[in-house]
Amino acid sequence: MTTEQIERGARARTRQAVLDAAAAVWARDFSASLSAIAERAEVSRSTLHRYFTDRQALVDALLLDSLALLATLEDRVTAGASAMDTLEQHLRTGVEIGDRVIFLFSDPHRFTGNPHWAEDDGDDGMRALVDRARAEGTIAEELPTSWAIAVFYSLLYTAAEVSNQDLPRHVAADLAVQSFRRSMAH
Amino acid sequence: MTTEQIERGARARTRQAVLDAAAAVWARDFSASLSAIAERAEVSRSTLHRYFTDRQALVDALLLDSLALLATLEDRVTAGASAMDTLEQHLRTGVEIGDRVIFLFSDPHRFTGNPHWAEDDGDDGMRALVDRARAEGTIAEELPTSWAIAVFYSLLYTAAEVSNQDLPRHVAADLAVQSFRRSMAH
DNA sequence: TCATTCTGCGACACGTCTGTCGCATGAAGC
DNA sequence: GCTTCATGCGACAGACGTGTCGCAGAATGA
Repeated sequence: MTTEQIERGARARTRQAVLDAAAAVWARDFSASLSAIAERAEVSRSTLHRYFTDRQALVDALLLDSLALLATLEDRVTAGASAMDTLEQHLRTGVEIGDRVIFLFSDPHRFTGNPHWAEDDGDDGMRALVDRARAEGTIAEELPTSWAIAVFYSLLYTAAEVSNQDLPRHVAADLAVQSFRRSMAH
Repeated sequence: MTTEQIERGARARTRQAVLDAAAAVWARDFSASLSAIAERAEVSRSTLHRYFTDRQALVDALLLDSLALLATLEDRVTAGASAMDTLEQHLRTGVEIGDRVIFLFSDPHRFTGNPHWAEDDGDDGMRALVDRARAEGTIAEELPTSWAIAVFYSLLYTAAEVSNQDLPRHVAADLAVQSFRRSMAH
C-alpha cells in the first residue's frame, strides 16, 4: 500500500496539493492568479499547467473534487430524527471542509452555466429540509425559507472563516449550530 | 438653490454616480475593472479617470465616502436604553447602505495598511457594545465576543445581499435583527 | 547503471486592464 | 456669438495574467 501510494502517489499527491491550494486561495479571493496557487502548492507554474491545462480546467476539477468530497462526508449524515438535526449535521460537515464550501457557495453565480453545477440541486434539498423543520416546529413559521437558507450558509461561511483564525474548528461548528438553532426558533 | 445644484452639481453628480457605481460593483466583485464601473455609472472610462486618477484613488475615495456616510447615519443612532438596542440600530443602519458596508467589511484585509482605515476602530466599539450586552444579559455568557461580532456582520452582510434580490430592505433588516437577538440569547 | 517520469526555469506570444494623450462635440454661462 | 466646461472617442504604451514551448536537472523504478 505504501509502495502503491508512492508509485501513483507522485502524480496524485501533486494534483491534490494543487487542488487544496486552489481551494485555500480561491476561497479568499477567486481572482487570485494561477501563480499564487502554484506558489501555495509549492510547485512551479509549469507543473500546475501540466496537471490542469488552463484556469477553467482547474476550476472544473476543484468543483468536481469539492462536490465529491462534500458528497462523501454527507453520506455519513444519518437522516436525523428531526429535520433540524439533519441540518445540524450538514452544518458541521460543511464547517469541516470550510475552504471547499466557501469556494462552492460564496458566490451564487460563480458556476452558473457550468455543466458540472446542478443549479438548484442542493438548494432544493435545503428548501425541503427547511420546510420540514418548520413543520416540525424548529423553525418559526414567519421566517421565509430563503432567509433561513441564507442564514444557514451565512453561519457556515462565518464558522469556516473564524475557524481559520480565531477559534478551533469544532468550537466554531458548535457555535454555528447553536446560533442557527436559536436564530430560527420561535 | 436649484441653479447652485446645477452649477456645482455637474461635477458633484458625476462624482457621486461613479462612487455609487463603484460601491455597487465592487460589493459583488472587488476585482471588477474600472470599465465595468464606468459602464455602471453611465460615463466613459475617460471621465472616470478625470475624477479619480487611478484605481487606488477611487478605492480611497470610496472608502472615505462610505465611512463618512456610515458615520452620518450612525450619528442618528440614539444611544439605546440597552446595548442590544444600540446594536439593533447599527444593524438597521448598516442594511440601509448595504453596498457600502459590504465594500467596507466583506474582506477583513482589504484596507490593511490604508492610511484612511483605522484598523480596529469600529471593532473596538463593537467589542465594547457586545461586552455591555453580555453584562446586560442579552448575549449569552458563553458566546465569545469574536463570534458575536462575526455573526453580527454576517447577518448584516446577508440582509444586505438578500435585500438586493429577494426581500424588501426593511423586511430583511427586521429578519436580521430578529435572528441576531435570538442567536445571541440564552 | 540506465531509462522513464516528474519537475523547475526561462522565453515567448497573446489578451486584458490600466493610465495618459489629443481631439471633437455639446451644453451652460458671459 | 463666443468662451468655458464636462464629456466621449480612439490611440498608445506599460504592466500583468495566461497558455505553450524546449531544455535541463532530479527523482523514481527496472
